[in-house]
Amino acid sequence: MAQDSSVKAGLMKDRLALGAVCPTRALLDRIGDRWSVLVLMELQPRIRRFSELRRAIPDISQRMLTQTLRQLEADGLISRTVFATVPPRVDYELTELGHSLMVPLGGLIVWADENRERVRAARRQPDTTTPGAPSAIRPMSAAQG
Amino acid sequence: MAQDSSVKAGLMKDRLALGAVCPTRALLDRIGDRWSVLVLMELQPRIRRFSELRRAIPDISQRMLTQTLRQLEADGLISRTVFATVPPRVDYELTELGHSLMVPLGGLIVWADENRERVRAARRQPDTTTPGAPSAIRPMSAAQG
DNA sequence: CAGCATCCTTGGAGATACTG
DNA sequence: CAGTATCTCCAAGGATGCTG
Repeated sequence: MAQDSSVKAGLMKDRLALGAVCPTRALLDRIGDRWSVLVLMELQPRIRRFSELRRAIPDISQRMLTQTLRQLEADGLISRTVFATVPPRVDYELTELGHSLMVPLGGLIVWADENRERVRAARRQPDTTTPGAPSAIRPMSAAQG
Repeated sequence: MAQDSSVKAGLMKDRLALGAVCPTRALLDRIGDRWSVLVLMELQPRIRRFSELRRAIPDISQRMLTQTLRQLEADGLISRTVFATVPPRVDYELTELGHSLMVPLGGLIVWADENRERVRAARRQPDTTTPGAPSAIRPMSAAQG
């Protein structure tokens, strides 16, 4: 990406909203964070309320769940419905946009599942191209500075 | 340091290798980190050497590039070829597994690009379901506690 | 029940210096 | 050129207590 040159470029954490300058980077920021995808997956089959999500994803803290939901809502991926009843109740559900995201996301999830064993296998192999291994060594004609 | 006597299971940071217990979580951890996908995208069209990658991704620090490459290599997504020439040279390229990942990943990137505007639009709307907004309010018959 | 405000810890990541 | 080692810093995120 090419945003630089102004403020202490590298220092600024560029957490971008989806749809910012680099949509890919922004999207990966979102789905890459610890919880967004898990929440989306919980909401894919059906609508859920806050406490249901907490129980469905026990590891998430209340703070993170709220934060994740707010972010997903701001990005238009989920909708939030408040019922002003005596015990408050809030429902969350995927928007049309959210559902559309689940399609390519599902592809990725399928890949992860299908190739799990291949990756495991890769990790077991010590290495094929050790630095110093003579297999790939070829002389260069000159340094190209 | 780390004199904890107990394990504190839930607190342990579960940065997993691809192919661990939850393949989806692990994959998202990988593609979610700041640089992996950018590196993969650089390597998709063609083989690249270390310094080429640095120039292609100016924002990345040398440390992070090395770390990212090592991780991707460990996961079997890229291969590393060392030439023991006088000015050292190392080539990186996608493995078959890496290329296969680019397929679903590409789907996600396409989605991000296609829906950029829709997400921007979502962010501009103040809110549709403000807490307190009477639109969605419905009485509940009873608390279901 | 759903959510906010605050404090505190952890480790991810940049900057810098050195090596083969 | 292609790394490794070390220091430091910041913000992501957990824990806790309070509110409507």
